[in-house]
Amino acid sequence: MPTPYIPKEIEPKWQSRWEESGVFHAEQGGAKPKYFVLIEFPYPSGQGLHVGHPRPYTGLDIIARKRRLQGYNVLFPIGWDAFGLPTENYAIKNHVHPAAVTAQNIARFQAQAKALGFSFDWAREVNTTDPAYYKWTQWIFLQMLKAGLAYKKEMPVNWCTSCRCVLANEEVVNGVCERCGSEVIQKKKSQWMLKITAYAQRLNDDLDDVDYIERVKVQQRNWIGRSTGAQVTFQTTAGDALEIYTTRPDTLFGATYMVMSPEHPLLEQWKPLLCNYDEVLAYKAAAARKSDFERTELNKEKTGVRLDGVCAVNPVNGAEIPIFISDYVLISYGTGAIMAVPGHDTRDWAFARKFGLPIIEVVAGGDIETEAFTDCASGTMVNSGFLNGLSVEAAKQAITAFLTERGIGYEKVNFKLRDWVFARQRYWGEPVPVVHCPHCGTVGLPEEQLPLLLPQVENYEPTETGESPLALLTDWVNTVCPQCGGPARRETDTMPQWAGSSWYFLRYCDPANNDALASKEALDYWMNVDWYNGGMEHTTLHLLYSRFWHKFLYDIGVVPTKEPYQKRTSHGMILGEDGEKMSKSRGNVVNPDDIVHQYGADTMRLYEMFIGDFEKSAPWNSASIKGCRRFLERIWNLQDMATGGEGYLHEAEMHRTIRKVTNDIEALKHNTAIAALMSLLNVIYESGKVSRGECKTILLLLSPFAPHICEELWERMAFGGRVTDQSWPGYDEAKCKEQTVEILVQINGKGKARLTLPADMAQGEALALAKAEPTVAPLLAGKTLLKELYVPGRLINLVIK
RNA sequence: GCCGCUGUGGUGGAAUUGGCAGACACCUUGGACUUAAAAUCCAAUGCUGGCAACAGCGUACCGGUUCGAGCCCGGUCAGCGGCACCA
Repeated sequence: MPTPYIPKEIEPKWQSRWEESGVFHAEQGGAKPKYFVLIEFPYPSGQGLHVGHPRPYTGLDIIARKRRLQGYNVLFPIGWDAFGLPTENYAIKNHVHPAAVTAQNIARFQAQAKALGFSFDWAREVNTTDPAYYKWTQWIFLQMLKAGLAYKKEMPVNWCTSCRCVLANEEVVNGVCERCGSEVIQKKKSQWMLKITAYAQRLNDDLDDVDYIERVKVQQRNWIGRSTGAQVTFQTTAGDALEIYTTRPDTLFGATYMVMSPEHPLLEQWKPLLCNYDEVLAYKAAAARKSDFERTELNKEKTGVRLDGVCAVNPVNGAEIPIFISDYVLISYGTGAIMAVPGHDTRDWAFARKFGLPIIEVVAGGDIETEAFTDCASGTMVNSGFLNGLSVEAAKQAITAFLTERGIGYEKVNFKLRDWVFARQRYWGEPVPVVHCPHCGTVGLPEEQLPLLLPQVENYEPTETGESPLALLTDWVNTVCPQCGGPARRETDTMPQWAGSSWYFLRYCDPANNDALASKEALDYWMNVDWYNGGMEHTTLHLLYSRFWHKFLYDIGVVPTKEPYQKRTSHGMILGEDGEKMSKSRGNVVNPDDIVHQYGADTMRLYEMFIGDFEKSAPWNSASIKGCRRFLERIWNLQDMATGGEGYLHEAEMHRTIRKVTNDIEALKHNTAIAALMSLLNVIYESGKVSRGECKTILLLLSPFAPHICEELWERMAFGGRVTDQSWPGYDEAKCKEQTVEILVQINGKGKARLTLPADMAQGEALALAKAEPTVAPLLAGKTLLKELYVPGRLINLVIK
């Protein structure tokens, strides 16, 4: 009587055995090579895990489990990125402390994660909202303050009208708040900023040294937006010089007018000279009223005002050209002013057409009457004095040298990346450890006063004025200046959610350290992260921010490596059954608890890996899960089929499967690794025979995917010890090959016969056999043999005429 | 507009990187077992024609290279993602 497979009974049993024995605790040191596997620690939301979470966790759990069996000292940690708005909003609505909500949510996430049998080292759990943790987040901030990388600045910021909070540029998507979808407006506010731009060059260049999937690199480079051009000085009739930045200095002879951003500071200086200053002011005011979204909307009619009273002088030909202000030029990029070359820039072309300005062709090859000719690769310089006849590339060099020589320009690299707005007017975040003193200015707290604890408040709601709720706590706000001892006020803004996640992987190395964010020894031993997997949505946020922090920590000697992550991969989303993104409102959400309850954690894990390419999105299908459960049932029944002996009954099949599973796991091709195991099982079922030795190997190969059932069978079949203490099976390349192979015989590419030949048969012999085949020989009669091809192990192709 | 990715049966997806397209699953259909259902097992399952062996067609579309193309090259179309008045 076969024993039924009941996951509900065996899964909790093994989960507690693993936990009690501490098999997954990573110990620093030893002879084994270390391997640091990292998943993005989750935000413990009130909804609990959805089926999207376990996909990357399982994917990397498989890597971690396999590497352990391969003799690596694996660190595979988990933690909680627990500061943030949803928790705070929930707390406001239900009148509970965010810390209490967080604790509840974490407990739920823990239980769910444990039920899926991930091999996390639970002893190294971190929590960004724990004062022992955020003490070090604040400490890093203080180091940045000392280094001049944290600064406060009055500037227009993105303001979410619904969250009543500023947002980083990276958090504004299509002019609306990434989180809540409300309108984002520009608001002038004094804000903490982090000078990520100081690292732009290195954040761009060092991507060459890491093993990230290409689309991540491309997206980061895109966001950093490096461009090489020239900064050029134009003299004006006002006497002041007007600086511009251009990536096309080669087209300087074609500059027929200038455009300044409406916010350009020279405008005010030129007030006495401008006959139409009222008009200029009105345009400025209109531009200021526009939201970011309106202003960057494309294809809209170009607008602008000509400055009446000041002209610029083209430095290469002395021509006097008009100056305009227009909101298509941004104050935040380059110098806030451009030279307009309508012949070779689409925006300038549109503007020139509207205002009837001259369009001069300086690069031949297009038709500037119908559109701007912007191609840099082809085209020859014309109407450009000493540049005539040169290619665009050569002209760029020649003109840059010319400008440099005369001191009116130089080569310049610019970035689209902006500094990081690093303050939020909300409660549930790390307090910025700074006081404002009337005498000493902005003063960082002494390190021994860290952590600066988040005080208890009555009300977490942001204030009407847009201040953080902390501003209402007079007792807390009023303090003494650590420098002069006089009265001072605390900073009331908190840090954005990205702060705690910018360095959490470092804390995993030494999570309980109270004297440093982690000990030097621990960092030297564990860093870098060998393999980091996470969502594409974090490419320009978390991934860029944490690289920046890490580089800073490297510069001040805290961490031993320039880059935090050696390898970065990304997983695709799990979509709803309807092919749409899972969401509550669509009602297509699948709860992993239900799946574990109905099929078991092993089936859930297996299905999520089998669903398709790990890197691509795939729709959930509740019918397909059954196939994975059936497979495990068949694995389960091996215990009743196995016969004595270690010898392989299916030798080549076994070795090939070991090879495929071993390689596929490393390539994150978990779906085909599972398929290979299914095929192997089909072969075994066809013959009805399997040896105990084969069962052992199969259990080891399957254990990273479905660990519980493998442990259980290992025990039931009395193989001794535990799967988790074994070694990963090896394979013999020579034994992967079949002795004989079936070869296709083609004539002119069409299959005509199949031959079973020894795998290593020589060409001449094989061809002779092929030509002698009864279905082939008659076709050759009377024809000319033009070509004979033999691909050993695959096919023979005879080309005849 | 720019950059990147993808397009394969009824469905999810494979294809050793130029060598038998559709592995592995799901669904469906038929059969076995059962009083019956579920589960399980067996068989069929790209499309078209034929009782059949078999033939023809087939990897978004058009063309090219090659003995041979899902894969390489040129062009077109569709979908997804990122960036976007960044000079």
